[in-house]
Parts: sequence; C-alpha cells; structure tokens
Amino acid sequence: MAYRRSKRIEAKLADNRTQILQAARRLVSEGGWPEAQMAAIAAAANLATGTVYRYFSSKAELFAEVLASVSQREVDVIQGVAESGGPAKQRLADAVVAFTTRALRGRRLAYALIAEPCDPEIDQARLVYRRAIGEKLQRIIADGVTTGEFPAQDPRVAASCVVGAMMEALVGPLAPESIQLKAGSQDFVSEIVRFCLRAVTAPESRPRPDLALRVLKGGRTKPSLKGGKRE
Amino acid sequence: MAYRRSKRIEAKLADNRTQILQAARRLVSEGGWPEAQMAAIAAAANLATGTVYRYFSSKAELFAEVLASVSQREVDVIQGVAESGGPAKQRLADAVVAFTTRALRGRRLAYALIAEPCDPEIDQARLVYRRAIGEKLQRIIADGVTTGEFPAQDPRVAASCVVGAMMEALVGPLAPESIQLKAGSQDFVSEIVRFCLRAVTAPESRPRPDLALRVLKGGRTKPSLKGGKRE
DNA sequence: ACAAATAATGAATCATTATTCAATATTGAA
DNA sequence: TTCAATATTGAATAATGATTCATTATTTGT
Repeated sequence: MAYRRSKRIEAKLADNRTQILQAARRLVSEGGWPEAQMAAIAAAANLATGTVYRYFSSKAELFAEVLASVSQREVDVIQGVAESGGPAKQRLADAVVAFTTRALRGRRLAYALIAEPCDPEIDQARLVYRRAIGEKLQRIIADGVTTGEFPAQDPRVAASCVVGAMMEALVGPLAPESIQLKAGSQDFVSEIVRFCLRAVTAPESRPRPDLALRVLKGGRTKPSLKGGKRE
Repeated sequence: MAYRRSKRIEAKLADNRTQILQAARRLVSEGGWPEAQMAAIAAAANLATGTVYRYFSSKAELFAEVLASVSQREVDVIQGVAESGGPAKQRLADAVVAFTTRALRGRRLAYALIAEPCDPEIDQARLVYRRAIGEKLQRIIADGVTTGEFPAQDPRVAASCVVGAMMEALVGPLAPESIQLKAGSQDFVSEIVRFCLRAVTAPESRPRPDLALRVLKGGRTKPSLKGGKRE
C-alpha cells in the first residue's frame, strides 16, 4: 500500500463537503432554485462539477442535507421556545412568532423552502422541513391538551393545520415580486399568531360539535349547485 | 379561396379541444403528474402529439386551463355554500367540510393539485387553485367580521390561513401511499373544521393581543439558544 | 374533380441539466 | 524518488420529455 488518508486530507475532505453544503445553501438563499445548479454550486465551492459527486451521490441527496440542516436550525429555535417553560399558550405564540419572523427575515430562502416551484425531487426533500416544524408544534399542543389548558383536539391534525396556516399566509409576502414593507410586518405576524392561538386555544364555541357535519350527512356534496356542468 | 371552416369542422375542433382537456384531467386524476405527459394526453384524446399544440401552445397552458376548470368547480361548490344564507359561521363550516370531503373523495386528483411534486411551470399554475378557494373563504370571513359575528381580523390573512390549514392537514391522508380508511374520515374532517372554526370565530381570548409579541420585541430572534452553531 | 386552405400526423429535434468518466494531479508509505 | 492509491477535473454524455415541422390527409368553394 502506498497511500493512506492522512489527518490533513481527512480535514480537507470534510472541508470540501462543508463548502459544498454552504455554497448550495448560499445559492438558494440568494437566487432560489434556478441558481442552485450543480455546476454553479461546484463553482461556488471552488471545485469541479464532478467533484461534488464524490461527496453527494445526487442533487437530491445534497439538498436533502441542506434542507435537513436548515430545518434543524428552525427546530432548534422552536425547541428553545418549547422548553422555555410557562403556559403552552405562550410557547405556541412564541413559536409561531419565531417561525414567521425568521421566515420574513430570510425571505429568499424561506420562499424557496416554502413556496417556490422547484424540481420534483427537491420538492420531495422539502417535506422534511414542514414535518420537522410540525413535530415540534405537535409537542407543544399535546402538552396544552394534556394539562387541560387547550380544548380536546388531535394534536397531529392541529399541528399540521398550524404549519399550513403559517406557511400559506407567508406565501404572498415572501414572493420575490412582492415589495414587502418592513413596517407592516409586525401587524402581519401578529395577525397570524392570533389566528393560530384562537385555533388551538379557544374552547369549543358551542356544545354542538356535530353542527358542521350537516353537509356530510346530507349525502352527495356535489349536488348541482346552480344547474352547473357535470363531471 | 377554397376552404372555409364549416360548422361541422368548427364543432369537431371544439370537441378535440374538450377531448384534450378531459384526457389531461383524467390522466392526472388517475396517475398523477408522472402520467400526465403530452404524448400520453394526445393518445388518450385519440390525437397525435403534435395536434395538441394546435390547441394549446404549451403544456403549462394546457394545465393552466385544466386547473382553472377544476378550481372553478370547487369555487362553485363553496359559492353555493357561501350564498346559502344563515350565519357566517355555519357557512364557513360548510365550506370547509365541502372542500375537505370532496378532496378526500377525489383523492388522486386532490393530491396532485395540493401536494404532489410536479414540474415548476405546473406548480405555478397550481396557485390559481389555492387562490380561488381562498378568495371565496375570504368573502365569508369578511362577512362575519362585518356583522360582528367574528372577532376583528384581517380576512385576507385569515382566509390564507384556513386554506393552508385545510390543505396541509390533507397532505398526509391524500398521499397515495397512505391507506386511508373511509371509517376515520369523518372524524378527521370534523377535526379540521373545528380547528378552522375556532380560529376564525373565537373571540380574542384575552384583552392583551400584544402578549405574543414578546419574542419580536426581544430583538434578535436567533439568540444562541443552546450555544448552537452560527449562521 | 380540382386546388387552395386548413388540419393532423408522429418521428425527429431541441433544450436543459444532472451525471459520468477518462485523463490528470496529488498524496504518502517505502 | 517512486508508485500505487486516492482525489480532482471538466468536457462529453445521457436522459427526459416537451416541442417542432416536413409530410400527408381533409375539407370546401369552384
């Protein structure tokens, strides 16, 4: 044998890997998915295109890792909030504020992660982001339900709903073409927070939870509503 | 001149157009985006690939129209509900039930429309779907706010949130790999409905709406929460 | 029936990028 | 210094599927 990885090389390899990840992240953050091409990433990391493939077997895998690390950061933030003690309501509010505020701050990246059209393989990987956030919220909600602070509800559904609500509300304001004023963003955030708080913490408004099932029980939900077209 | 479109031909052209739209719709409904390729659509419409381009200038345009018509149908349903009179709360509940129930019924199509990874151009077109639903909900919510039935809130934000909540909650159950039991679907729907109703109709829980702004006012939202990594 | 105009055809082309790989450079033990 | 192993390079390739277009078929007024 005549070659054996030395510490120095090992370090360089690790560094290359990091450079690639950072370059990838930077490019999406700046220009979204169109800029995040393998060749561009390689160049930004001062490597040849082919070299990237010695570290990541595909673009999808590379971005799976980028997304995982971004999610992890968000999760850490929310985790910090979740562990901060105090009433679940407060923690939920803080988590929503933290998430939306951070998204609005890192607009381009958040847009890419949440709403920007992208290739299917990457879209797939994006799910980890939503899921990760959802899981943390679920814990806070489950907490509140257990202590009786929140009304009875399925924390999994509620957490999904909160994630969806936050993200959908952000889509417009995050879009690169929307010239968002920093001014209004506080009101905007607090609007979202209030929505989520009401949704999770309000007691059942009436003791008739089956009221909403009227339509379901009515049979076909697709009755000709206005003599409209058929299927 | 020796040729002028006759009624008969005009009708055939219109029919071809319809066939294409229906074929496109059918293919997504059955197999999702992977099946919805131009060649397959043409074949399903008994036409040659190239012919499709005499009717639609691109795949994106074709699907823009398919999506618009599907959205229109949903909007009609919700519209029917919205016009049904009665308290806004009831109408909102009915709208959410109608939407989620219908989605669960036309699972594959709903999945393609809401969550399935797809090409960027089509993803773009998918927005009309969300937007269309959102606009109708917005009207119901604005109604409720005006009449004082709902607490003060920005109907645009609330509508986005409801759309997001419904759709995100549906993602899991709609996924083709999830073997959803018809049994549980009622509970599931009603869980979503209750979430949305609480969110929109509950009175502000406390007269301190700025409570949730703690984190915002605290300055950096990204304080090293656990001695964590840097940017 | 004929010809000009319009439609339809579908195999070939194009465009886009991720991915590969033969060639080259670097590394470290002997 | 040498050489086998490993790492890098980036131009060439591959794969996918939308789109084109030269050719063929239909249509209708004369």
